[in-house]
Amino acid sequence: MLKDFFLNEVKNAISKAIADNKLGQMGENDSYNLMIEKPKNPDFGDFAVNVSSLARVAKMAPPMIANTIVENISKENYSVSVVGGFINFKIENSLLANAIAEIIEKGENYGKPEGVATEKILLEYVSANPTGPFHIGHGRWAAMGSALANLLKFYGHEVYQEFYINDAGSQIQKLGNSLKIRVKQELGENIDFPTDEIERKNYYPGDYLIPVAKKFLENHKEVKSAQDVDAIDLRVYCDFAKAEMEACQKALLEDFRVHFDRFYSELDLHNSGKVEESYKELMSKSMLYEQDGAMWFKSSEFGDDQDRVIKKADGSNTYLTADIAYHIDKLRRGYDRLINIWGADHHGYVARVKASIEALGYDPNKLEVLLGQLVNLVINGEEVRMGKRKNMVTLDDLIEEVGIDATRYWMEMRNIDMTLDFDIELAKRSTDENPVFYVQYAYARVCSILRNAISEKLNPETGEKSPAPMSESEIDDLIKNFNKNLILKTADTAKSLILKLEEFKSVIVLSAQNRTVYTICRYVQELAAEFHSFYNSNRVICDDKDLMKSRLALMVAIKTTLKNALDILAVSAPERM
RNA sequence: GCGCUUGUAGCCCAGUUGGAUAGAGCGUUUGGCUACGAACCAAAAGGUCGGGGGUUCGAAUCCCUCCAAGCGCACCA
Repeated sequence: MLKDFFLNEVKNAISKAIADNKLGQMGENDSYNLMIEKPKNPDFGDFAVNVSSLARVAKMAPPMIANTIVENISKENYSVSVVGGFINFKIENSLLANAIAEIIEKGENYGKPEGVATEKILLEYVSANPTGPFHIGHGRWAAMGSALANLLKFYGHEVYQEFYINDAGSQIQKLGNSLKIRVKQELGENIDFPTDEIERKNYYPGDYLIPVAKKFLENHKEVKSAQDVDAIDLRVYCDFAKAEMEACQKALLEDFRVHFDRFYSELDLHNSGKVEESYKELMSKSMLYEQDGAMWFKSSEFGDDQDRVIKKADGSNTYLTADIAYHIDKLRRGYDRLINIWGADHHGYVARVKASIEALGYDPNKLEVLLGQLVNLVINGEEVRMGKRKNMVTLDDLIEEVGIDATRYWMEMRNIDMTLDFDIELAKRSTDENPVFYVQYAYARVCSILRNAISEKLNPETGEKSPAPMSESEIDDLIKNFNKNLILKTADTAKSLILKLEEFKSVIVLSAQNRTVYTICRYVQELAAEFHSFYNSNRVICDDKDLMKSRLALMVAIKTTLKNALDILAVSAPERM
C-alpha cells in the first residue's frame, strides 16, 4: 500500500537520523505515533506525514524534525516537500502505473491483504426466535452480518457463520397455542385471541399463522373439529409451527444473500446435556450459590454489575444458562474469536456472558460483541416506531417494496451504533438521493464503455457502420500482457482516480480490523464519484489508440475494484441498468 | 436513579489512535449534452462540532459537569 510505503520511508529515515544522533534527545527506544493522510490541499502533495508528535520527545521544533527526516529519505519515484511539521510526498506516475498493474494482475483478488495475521472466527448474528417472520430490524443484522462475514473472509480470516435458534423457551408454547387457535378458526370455529392485553401476551396474534394452519389441516386430514384439535398434544402444534417458521426464515435469508453455515438449535443444546454440563462446571468451580430457592452465578466477581439467576426456584434454567453453555461450546469448537452481532436492547447481556466465559477459565476477550442500534421505519416522512408487533413491517415486505440491493445497501451504509432511519420512499427512488443507484450506475457505465470499445458503431443518419475501435483479442491482450508504460499516458488526468483505486487496499484492512461495513459503502461511493468525474472530462474511446488503450486499462481496473467491493456488500454489480 | 449508544451545515451522515482552512451526499442557487449512458459533472452559498469548564504547543476527538434523544436495568426469551 502506498500509505504504508511512505510511512515506512519515514520510519526508516527516523531510525537513520537517530543513529546519526541528529534527532535531538530522541533515542531508538522512544516510541512515537505517525499519521499518514491525504493533504486537504492537493497542491501540497498526494500523501502527508505529520511529524509534530515527535517534537515533545526530540525537543526540537517540528519543521526542523521534518527537514532532518527528509535528508534521510531516498526520494525514489516521488518528491518531497516540508511545510511546518508536515512532510508532503508527491508521487511520480510510475507508482500510479504500478497500482493499476497490480489491480489488473490480481483481478478478483485485488484488495486482499498479504502477510496479515488471520484467525478462525465464528460470527453469530440474527439469531431470532422461530416464532414469526423477520422484521426490518432483523434485516439490518442479516445484511450487516453477512457483509461483515464477506469482508472478514476477503481479508483472509476463516469465517464460520452461525444462527442460534431460540427454540427452547416458553415462546414456543405461545406459538403452538396460537396455531391451535388458527386451526380452529380454519375449521369454522368462532374463536379468537383474547382481547385482554395481558392474556393476549401469551399468543402471537399476527395473521402469518393462518397459512400455517391451512397447511396443518392439509397434513392432518383426520382433524375435523375443535374436539379433534384439542385431542392432539400441544407439542405437535409447537413443532409444526416452529418448523414452518424456520423454513420461512431460512428461505428469506437465502434470498437476501445471507448464508449460514449452521443453524444451532437451543433445544438441541439442552438435549445434548451441554447446558447441564456447564451448570455443573460452574458449580464445581464454586461459582454458584443458593438464595431464595434459586441458584445464582457470581457474575459480579467478573465485572457484571450484579449476580444472575441461573436456575430458577422451580428448577428450570434461565435463558442465560443456555447462552453460557452455547458460548462455551463455541469456544470448545476451537475458534480463535467469537463475534456476535446483538441488538442494543441486549447490551446488558454482554457483561454476564463474558463473566461466565472467564469463570469457566476461558479468555473473555475472545468474545467480541457488536451492539447494533435499532431500525426505525420512515414512511411519508413520519417515523414509525417498531416493536410491540403493531405496525410491524416484515423484512419480506420491505424487500418486495424496495428490492434486495437497495435494502441491503441501506442497511449496510450506516455505522452500527447509529440508529437507522429507513426511509422506504428514499430507498425506492432511483435518483441522486439514492447512493445504491449512483454506484451501480458507475459500474454499468464502465461496462458500457468496455462494450462500446469492441462494438462496431452505427451512424443513425447515414446507416453506415464503422468498425469497432478495438477487437476483443486486443482487449484480452491488454489485460494479459499488461504494459505499465501504457498507463503513463493517462496518469496525469487520472491521478486522483488511480489513488482512490489504490486506497481500496487500506480500506479493506481498516474495515476488517474495525469490523465496519459502512466504510466499504463510503469507499464505493467515493470511487464512483471519482470515476464519474473522470468520465465527464476525459473520453475513453478516442482516436489516439495508445491513449484509448491506456484508459481502457483504467476502466478494467475500476470495474475490478468496484466489483470486488460490491461483492463484499453482496449488492449486485449490473452490467446494464 | 444506574448503565450502554447518540448529539457535527436546512436534512442525512463522515471525520482513522488529538494535528494543515472541520468534510461528502441530499436540498438551495448557477452553469454544462449534435461525442463513450445527464440515473452524470462543475461551481457557489451554508458551521458557536448540544452547553459550560478543564488537560496542552494544539481538542469535533481525551477528562469533568450539565442538557437532550434512543435502548436497557427479570427467577421473560
